[in-house]
Amino acid sequence: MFKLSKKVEYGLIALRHMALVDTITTAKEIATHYQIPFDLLAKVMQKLAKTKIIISHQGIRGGYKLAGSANNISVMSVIQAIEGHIPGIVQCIDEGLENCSIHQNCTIRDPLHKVQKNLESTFINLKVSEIV
Amino acid sequence: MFKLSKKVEYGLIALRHMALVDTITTAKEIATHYQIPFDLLAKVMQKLAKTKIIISHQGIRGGYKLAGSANNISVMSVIQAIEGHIPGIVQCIDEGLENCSIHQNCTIRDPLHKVQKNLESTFINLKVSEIV
DNA sequence: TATTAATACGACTTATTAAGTCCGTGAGTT
DNA sequence: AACTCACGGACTTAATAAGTCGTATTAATA
Repeated sequence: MFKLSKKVEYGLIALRHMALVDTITTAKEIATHYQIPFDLLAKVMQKLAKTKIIISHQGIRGGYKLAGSANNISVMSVIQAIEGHIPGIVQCIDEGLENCSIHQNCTIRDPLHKVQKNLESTFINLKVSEIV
Repeated sequence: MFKLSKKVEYGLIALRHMALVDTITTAKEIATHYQIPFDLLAKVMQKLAKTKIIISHQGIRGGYKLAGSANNISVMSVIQAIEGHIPGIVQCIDEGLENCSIHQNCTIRDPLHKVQKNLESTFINLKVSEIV
């Protein structure tokens, strides 16, 4: 409950690592260095590549490197890249009101929406470069 | 990922309901009114009663009522009462460093700790009475 | 004092989501 | 051509959340 997924965790670790080494790096390197399951990390990095947060190079001397500076990468963009959408703290914020039986007399959605916004701006303002 | 549990959701709904009606209320009443599974809600309310957020009365005209004013009940205290502990946004914050293989060269824990603190103060400052 | 309607609480089952694995494909370098 | 990397879908396993069930306890009241 209320945890970031391992995928996001791994993604942040990988990005931070790439920011530090500043050369092309392979998923395997990062996986062994931090003892992260390779297959899982590989997919996470593929998603980061798809959204242009990192740039991939195939082939024998291939790997990944950051597309830009680490202080332009927000944690929010990483979450979005990996999870596909911004998670909502309660179901109705996350998925909409469709399968909510009480939206008529729901008393908690509005205030939790504020919490949600607060949370989001925290993640937007937090850059990968700050992850020291 | 990153959602409050249904139990917490139900707890907040129940508390808000009790704040509104201001008389002794049963779990059954709330369950039927909001279409919440009775057994689950009952246990949630028992936990709220154990931590003295609400007061329980057994017996035939029994039920629950708020122990105090709704603006003295923080969402954080509700989470804590129901979940038993304050959830951490990543495993090492939630459970400690025991089963973390990279704590030596972890690059993400400290900044996420700030996010965690921010989050917690949001939940501490948000009172059940504000849940309008 | 028997009945009834409520809470209390542990054990259990089911459903959902997260985490991890496997396997074949495609790409670029040497 | 061979090697080593990324790519990506399908699948399995593990973990957690959600929900259910059974039984005990408590107190009002007829």
